Amino acid sequence: MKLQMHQLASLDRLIHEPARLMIVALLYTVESADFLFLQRETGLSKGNLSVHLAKLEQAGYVQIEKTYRGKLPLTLCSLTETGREAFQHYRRSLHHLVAATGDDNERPAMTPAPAG
Amino acid sequence: MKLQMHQLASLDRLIHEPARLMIVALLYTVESADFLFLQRETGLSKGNLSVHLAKLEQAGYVQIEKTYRGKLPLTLCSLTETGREAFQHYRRSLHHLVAATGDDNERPAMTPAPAG
DNA sequence: AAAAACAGGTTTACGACATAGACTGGTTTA
DNA sequence: TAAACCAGTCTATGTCGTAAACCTGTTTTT
Repeated sequence: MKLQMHQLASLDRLIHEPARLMIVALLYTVESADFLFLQRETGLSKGNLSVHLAKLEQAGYVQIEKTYRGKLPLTLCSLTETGREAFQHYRRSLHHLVAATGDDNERPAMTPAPAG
Repeated sequence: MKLQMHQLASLDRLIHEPARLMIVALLYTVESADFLFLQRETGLSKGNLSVHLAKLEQAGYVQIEKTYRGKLPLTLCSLTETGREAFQHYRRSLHHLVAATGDDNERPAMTPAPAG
């Protein structure tokens, strides 16, 4: 399998950012999670998490539902279908990269000559 | 295989950046490449490529050798052993992520209760 | 019952960094 | 000798991640 540069160049930056990658990957496996769960799990500060969630919501990747647990506010987050698809797409690109760099049995000794 | 947050949180940002990911992945498969080859292959602007290479060199991930092809300057780049190891480590993390999000057969219906 | 402490988030100020366009220094072409 | 060109480097700009400060309500303390 050959390494595809354009695939790497066009990696979804929204998902690629580690903080958001954690969030999205988590939501991908969990279906729904509240703010504090995400915070504990990811280790992000509240402010940081809040900003990233807002960004993901604005992109239509996550749905945020604000309700109450008793009298305290509760923020429930879940991946939208758009978000799931975006992550799957992103995941495939990573998979491709991992596969393409798998075995180092075909490393040419030298740079191919520059095109004329 | 379970999703490890800390592994994502500690992804090597130097390699994680798509522009540099292209460069490093390329050098990983190619052993040595000159500036123009990298530029053509990655599609980066000269300025951009130059800065990223400098950053990778400073980190000890790539070795940069400046020579001449005839009378024109020639810059040869290759991954150092440190760079190879860093990439391999990074790659393993991606591999893990891809594996951990592989099949959606175990998605709990709801958020685990927050810890007391 | 007023003050203090806390829970759950949001806003904002700061610093870091990716990007591309201007610049350098030599080279061939007109 | 001027203009176009190659091979890169430098630098100004804007974007963006981060955490500290802030906000709105609630419980606890005195």
